[in-house]
Amino acid sequence: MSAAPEPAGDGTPTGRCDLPATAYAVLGLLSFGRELTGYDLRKWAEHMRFFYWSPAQSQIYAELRRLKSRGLVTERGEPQRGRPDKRYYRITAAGQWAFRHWENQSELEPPVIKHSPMLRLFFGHQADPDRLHELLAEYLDWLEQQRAELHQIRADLLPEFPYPHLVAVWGHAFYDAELASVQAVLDELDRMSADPPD
Amino acid sequence: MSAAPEPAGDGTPTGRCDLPATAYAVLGLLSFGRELTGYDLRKWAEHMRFFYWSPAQSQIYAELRRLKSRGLVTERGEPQRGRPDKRYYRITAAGQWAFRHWENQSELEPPVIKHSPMLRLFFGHQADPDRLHELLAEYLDWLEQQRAELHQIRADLLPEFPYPHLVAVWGHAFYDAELASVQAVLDELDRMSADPPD
DNA sequence: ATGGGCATGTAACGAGTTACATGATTTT
DNA sequence: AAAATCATGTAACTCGTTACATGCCCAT
Repeated sequence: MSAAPEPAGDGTPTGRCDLPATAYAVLGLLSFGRELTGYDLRKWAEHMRFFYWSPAQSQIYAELRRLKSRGLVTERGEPQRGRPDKRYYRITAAGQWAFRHWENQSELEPPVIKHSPMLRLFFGHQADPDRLHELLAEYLDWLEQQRAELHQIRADLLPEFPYPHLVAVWGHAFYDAELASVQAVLDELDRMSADPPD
Repeated sequence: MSAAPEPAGDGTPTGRCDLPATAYAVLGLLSFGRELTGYDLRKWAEHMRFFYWSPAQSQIYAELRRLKSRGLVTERGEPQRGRPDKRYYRITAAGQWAFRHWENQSELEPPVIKHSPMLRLFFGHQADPDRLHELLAEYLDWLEQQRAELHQIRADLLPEFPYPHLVAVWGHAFYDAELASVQAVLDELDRMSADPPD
């Protein structure tokens, strides 16, 4: 059974449980208890792109509207100084419940990776060796830059947010390992083009 | 203007260069020179899910139809023994050109990761500690299983396909590193629940 | 004869992106 | 006064999935 957890028979929000991961990411960010705007959430999501892709701006606003329509968040339109545009969102009790349900009851979803550099290497037989080398060297630079950024974020996170900090440590290890792997591939590529004359 | 780069006025294939990565993955598989069916491609794609997500079956057939419409592959409908269904695809010269162009001329695209276990850990403050532990332990099992499968694939690949073999080695290192990281997180989680009484 | 693997296809939908549009506020 | 940043939104579109439907071939 898929065990549809539909408790309501009355007019309560009910909040169906099958939302995309993006919705839960937004809800989870709100589950720290703070009132946030779509703009704030976008910046947070930016910090999460190290381990989870950062959705488009329009997507975040769309998710907020959906969460609101399901009663999982409330919206407060702050008309400060004749400015009715800024919207603050806060998680509701139903939202907390829904999020904890996702966090604790849902099954393991393995990570999904779209590793373009690996894809390009996979088809290396069609590549110009110099270009392939250059591409991987660029990827090396990119990795180093990401690692530096993550290092900064990690330092900011420690006391207040232990779990995000743990993820940052994990991510850091991930970049270290990837850096070593790319270096090894680069070396092996050199060996291949030297030893058997292609 | 959206700058539609459509140079042709005659009947030439034209083959615009902006296809999704999935299309290039299919084209790349055909670039080894063999004539393959959609079914064959699906099985190959399955082997690539370690570093690039495996598209749905219907998507592969859709991409083949598109590649054909652009003249990048040819279709041969084999009506063997009164069976007109099986369709073989072969890459064309235009297809080879398009693929090499993508392989050599396109810019670096950094990997995109949707790491659900990390996302769950990120929001660990909402999790039941036992469940979180269990989830990561499950992930550990999954990783070990993947690594074993990849090990098998890697062994099959060596002499004939050096670049795919390189990718398999890289993937293997990836799983090793991830395994160590998860183990470290698990240990740290234990330390956290012991030291400060939550 | 039944079940499993081979082989393709369609329809409906959802997720997500790009590009565009708007306007206020703050900084230079 | 101009530029950057804050802040939201819409429309059109593509990508990709799920679920379904069909039918052949082969082994038990």
